[in-house]
Formats: sequence, structure tokens, C-alpha cells
Amino acid sequence: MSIITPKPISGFPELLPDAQIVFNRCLQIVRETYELFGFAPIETPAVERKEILTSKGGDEKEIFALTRLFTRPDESPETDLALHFDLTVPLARYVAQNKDKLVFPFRRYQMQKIWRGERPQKGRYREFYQCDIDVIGRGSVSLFTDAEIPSVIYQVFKRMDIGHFVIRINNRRLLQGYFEYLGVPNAQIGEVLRAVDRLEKEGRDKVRRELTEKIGVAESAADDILAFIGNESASDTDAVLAKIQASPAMSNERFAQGAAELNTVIAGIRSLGVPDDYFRADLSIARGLGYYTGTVYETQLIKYPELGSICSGGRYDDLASYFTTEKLPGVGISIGLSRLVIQLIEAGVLKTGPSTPAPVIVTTMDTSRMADYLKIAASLREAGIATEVYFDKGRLGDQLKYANRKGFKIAIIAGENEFAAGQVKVKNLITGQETLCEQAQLLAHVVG
RNA sequence: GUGCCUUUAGCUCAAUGGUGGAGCGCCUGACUGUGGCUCAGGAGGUUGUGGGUUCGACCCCCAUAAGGCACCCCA
Repeated sequence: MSIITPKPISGFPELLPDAQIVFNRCLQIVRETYELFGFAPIETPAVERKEILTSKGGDEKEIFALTRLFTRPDESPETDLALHFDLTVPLARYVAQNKDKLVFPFRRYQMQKIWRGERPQKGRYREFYQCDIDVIGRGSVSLFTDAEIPSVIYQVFKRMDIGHFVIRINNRRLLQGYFEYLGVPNAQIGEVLRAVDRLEKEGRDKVRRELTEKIGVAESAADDILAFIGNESASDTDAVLAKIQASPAMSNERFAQGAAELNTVIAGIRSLGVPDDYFRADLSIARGLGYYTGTVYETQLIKYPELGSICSGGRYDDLASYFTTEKLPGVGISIGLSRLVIQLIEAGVLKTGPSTPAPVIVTTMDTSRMADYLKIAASLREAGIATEVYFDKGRLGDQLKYANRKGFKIAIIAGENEFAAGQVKVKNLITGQETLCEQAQLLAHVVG
């Protein structure tokens, strides 16, 4: 039999237990925090019908479809199913399908793997976790939601302890109103938004050229736009808000509405206790995606801007227009957890620890006393302390070596001497300190 | 889908066209009641794959695959 050489599949990350433990802890933090704000869990299938996934103009080249490996000649290997490439489209389908059973505003979270048929590169995977929250309304969604969502994200990343991050917030209506005020035709506003979104990445000159040469914006208007959204003139949130307030574009209705929304959202975020250095009104955030209509978010790590946006989202007027005629607006945001956690582990920001979730190992020096060892483990587990028993043959030295490599914190040691005295030895594997204790007192010693 | 780069031990990397090495890791022992440290020893390779040039190829050429990075797009 020939051996198949195992090798990793590019873009499909796979972790060793020490890193997986860290990853799962992050997933847990996200889940707990989402629930702390009252978001309810749902999970949709990994697959949707192709027609659902392509409805919103999903790039078909990036969608993995399902086929069967073998079919009879009279069957087609093709199926009408494909793997979901985000969680928003499945949400739209889910809400449209269940709208008469759901209670609105519908607040849900969803943490699932998604798949994209892209060429992988740094931080770009073909299989990764997204952790989404969205609030979907029937007809309308309160603007307080727009403020609440960044505060959820703040709590998540704060608890994850990933260092200083900034949630950048803008309002697309405001930008659209500004462009309108400058006389940019409606048909070009989408293009202008996309161009403006690349300001940080491509620089002022390139964006200016794109605006004037490619899109056809007047030179003076392009300069106006760059001056307005550029960060140079207003670096903190209050300065940005003041700049907006003082702008002659306030005469434009859309601009004024966007400004009012942004003011309300910023005030709400502050009331929710997010410190000023963790969020920022930032006029250069536009989001390329067409369906955002109001508030938009992007989040970056201060020390690791190269990771890109680790969390982004915004408000959309109509979630499920492809699946129902009912208008279902919403606000949502998505954390790209795989990108975030895996890269932060590589960068050493998130430290990996043990390769076992159990802090305690019961060594088995005297195999004739296995019954006693098993009872010790059972009593610890009864108290909620994760415990492993060493089953293989091995000297105590081997057993401790094993315990050390896996990162156990405490080893229980008992042999002839200890059993004779009704005692067990508790060894702290970090300090090396050993204490003898009565068997009945074991739990107290381990906990302490 | 486009472009550039890379591919040698499990990992990170050496090796003028002339017998493929090191560090780390792994295994064994020193050590049958004590891990990490140390010391000694050991295993591990059709040099990604296929072809070509050459007396001779890890090295040069062609093809191909995989990986990495950037673009596009996005988490």
C-alpha cells in the first residue's frame, strides 16, 4: 500500500491543540459577549441553494459548489447547492423564510465557518470563521442599535485582550450628501465612495487621479472631497463632528440627515461607556459594499494595521429584498475571527499555553492501585476540575515529562508510601513545589 | 482571473556543476519514586514532480504542481 503524504491545504487553516485552545477561548468570549447584549444564537446550514447565494451578486468565482464524486452515467454530479461565503445572505434567507415566526427587532448572532474560493494569502483564508451580530427590524431599526453594536465589539476585543484597537465609524448618507452637494451625479456616487474608501491604502494622489480621470469628477470637487474626508484637518472625533457641523454642505438634506445620525450614534457610544480612544468618527471609511446605507464600521489594531479590518459592518436599508417584498432594514457587524486570532497568535499577541484543557494529571506509579487513581480523578472531576489519568506504562519521570510537555499545572503523585499513610502528594508543576496532604483534603489542596 | 517570488530532514535554513549538512524538534539512555536543565547516542532525504543539457545536476534549461506575496475583492 502506498502512503499518501499528508500536507496542509492552502487557505484551510489547521491548528495544534495549544493554539486551538486559544482560538476556542476567543470564540467563547465572542459568544458570551454577544449573549450579554441579548443576541440570540442561530445556525444556518453550511450550504444554500446556488440561486440564494448568487442573488445578491455574489461573485460566482468565489463560491465553492457541491458536486458528487461519483454518479451513474444517467445522473448529474452537479447539485444545486453551494457553500455559503458569508452569513449575511443566509440570514436574509432565514429571516425572509421565518418572518412570521420571528419576533422583531430580531437580534441574532451567528458564529460559523464560511468558504471563499479565493487565492489565499496572508490573513486571507478559504475557510474561516465569521462571528456576526445583526439586528433586523420590520420597517425600521432604532439608531441606538448603531451605537450599541460598536459597544458590543468593544467589549469583545477588550475581553480578548488583543491590545489597542480603534473602531472607526462613519455615515454613508453623510458622504453621499456631500458628493451630492458638490454636484456629483447620483449614478457616480457609488464609484466615488469606492474610490474614497481606498484613500488610506492608495494615498491621496492616486485617489485624486481616480476621481478625476477615471470617474470624471471635476478637479475642484475632487479637492473638496479629499479635503473633507482627509484626516489631516481633524484627528479626533469632536473635531470631525465640528468640521461636519461647520460644513456648507449642511444645506444638503442628505448630508444634514447623515450628520444628525452620526452625532446620535457617537453620543450613544459614549453613553455605553466606550472610551474615546477606542472609537473614532472617521470620514474616510466608506466600505466598498453597495448595500450599506447609513452607519458604517471598520476596526483596526493600532499596532497591527497590516491585519486590515478585523471587524466591519454597517446599516443597510433592505436585507432581504431578493426574498421578500417586505422591507427589512438592519444593522450588523462581523468579526473575521480566524484571521484575527491566528495572526495574533503568530505575532505573539495572543500567547498559547497548555496543549490540554485539563490542569490536573493523576500519575500512576503503582499500577496495582489503578482503582485508587481512578477514584481520585473522579472526585476532582466531580468538583469540576478537569483531570486526566496517565494510563500508559511509564516511570514517574516519563509521566512528569508527559505532564510537562502538555502543560498540566498540577500532578497528583501517590505510591506505596503515600497510600500507606492515607495521603497523596500534590506537585505544582510550575514551581516544582510538592505538598503532602490527607486524601480527604485533596480537593482543597488542588483548588488552593 | 493577473503578476512576482519560493520549493533541500518534522521546522528554520546551508551546500563553486564533482560523495547533501547545521541548529531546533523528535526518539533512546544517563534516570525502575520526580518533569523543565545538562550530557551522550540514534532515527529521519528518491533535494516538490516529470523531462532535458552534461562524463557528472540540489545547482543550468523546459514543463508541471504546490506554497508564499501582491493585485482584484474582502474578514
